[in-house]
Amino acid sequence: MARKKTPTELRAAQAEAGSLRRAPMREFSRSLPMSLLRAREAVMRQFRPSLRNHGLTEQQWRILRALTSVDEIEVTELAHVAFLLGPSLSRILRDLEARQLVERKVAQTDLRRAVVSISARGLKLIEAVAPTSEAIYAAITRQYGARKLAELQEMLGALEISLAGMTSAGDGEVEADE
Amino acid sequence: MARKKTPTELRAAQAEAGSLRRAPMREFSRSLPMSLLRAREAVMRQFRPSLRNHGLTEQQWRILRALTSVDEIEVTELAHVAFLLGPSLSRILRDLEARQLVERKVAQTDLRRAVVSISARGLKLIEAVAPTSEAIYAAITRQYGARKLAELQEMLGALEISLAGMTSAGDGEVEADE
DNA sequence: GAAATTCACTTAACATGTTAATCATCTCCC
DNA sequence: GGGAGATGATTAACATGTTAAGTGAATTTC
Repeated sequence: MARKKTPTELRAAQAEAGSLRRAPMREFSRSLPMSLLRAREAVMRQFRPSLRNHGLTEQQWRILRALTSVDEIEVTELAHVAFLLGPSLSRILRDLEARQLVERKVAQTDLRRAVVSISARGLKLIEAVAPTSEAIYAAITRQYGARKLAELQEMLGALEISLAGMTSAGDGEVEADE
Repeated sequence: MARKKTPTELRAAQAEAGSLRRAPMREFSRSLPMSLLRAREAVMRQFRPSLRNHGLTEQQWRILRALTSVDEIEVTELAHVAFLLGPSLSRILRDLEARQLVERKVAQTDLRRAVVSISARGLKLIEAVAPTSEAIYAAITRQYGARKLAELQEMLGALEISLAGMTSAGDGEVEADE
């Protein structure tokens, strides 16, 4: 399982490259975004094979999964719950509808809105996947520790809330004229 | 700044949908994958505008950023460090090379391998973006708490390690014959 | 009450994620 | 030393992320 080679020698050369004279920034691989990315990938790696065996992608599963907890739901609201952007959701719904896993109709009160619901066929698929999914989740919980997992989730939620207000006054502020 | 509308009414309708008779599974939005996804998005939302102002995507930034800490590096190793899959890296490197932000040459010891390094121009770009990036990171740290942030990172790392060994005996096991 | 604006959703266009296939080397083994 | 298999990298093909533009319907505004 060779652990590659240590990039230590290389650092030396760079130290005197000259052009870089600043503080060395955070060790890249330990940045928060990378930590979150790797952690999530480690988790999803567990689920993907099972989903794949049922012909579902992660996002398709998210949508069907979200649909099982409501009778019907508007597209925008579904995007919010499944945490997908509108365009992604549009495409996936088109596909899921073609596969008859979901049903869609226009809201009679507002012709702009579309209302989506899971079909009987979709429910059957969910029921086929759920046991394995739950088993994997249970295994993860067992492996990592239920208490620790709960704590982690709480900290993640706190992080979300913490950042919700930051307006990110990013750099050049390209708002320009007008 | 309208904060959308509360999805409370919708819950009621769902409560008596009837068609779902199983255990209600984990409340979807509180699953670990969703928590990680939302948290990461909350973080990246802070950085994206600044990167965008410099004409960089998140992944392009990851690559350049990884290249600043080494003199040169092989493509596979870079994929590992920047946490990108080979095909993604191939495409991005093609683009970065065209923009003269990175340089590439074949390893003389093994003609299959390519060695990549950041160019002077790439370094200049990094130096232009880094201050804002660091400021944002500092703001996040201040907002969330340095102690708490460190703890979160440690828990994320532990999760990775925890899951590293799980072979995910997924469902149907489509390995078939041979 | 008609034009202007907002709103829900979709399309478009481009970048990346993901898996499979391809291509050129390289290694090993006989 | 030559062929089978392994390896590093790219290409292909399809799905999603992301921003911008488009379309039709509702709301606002005067």
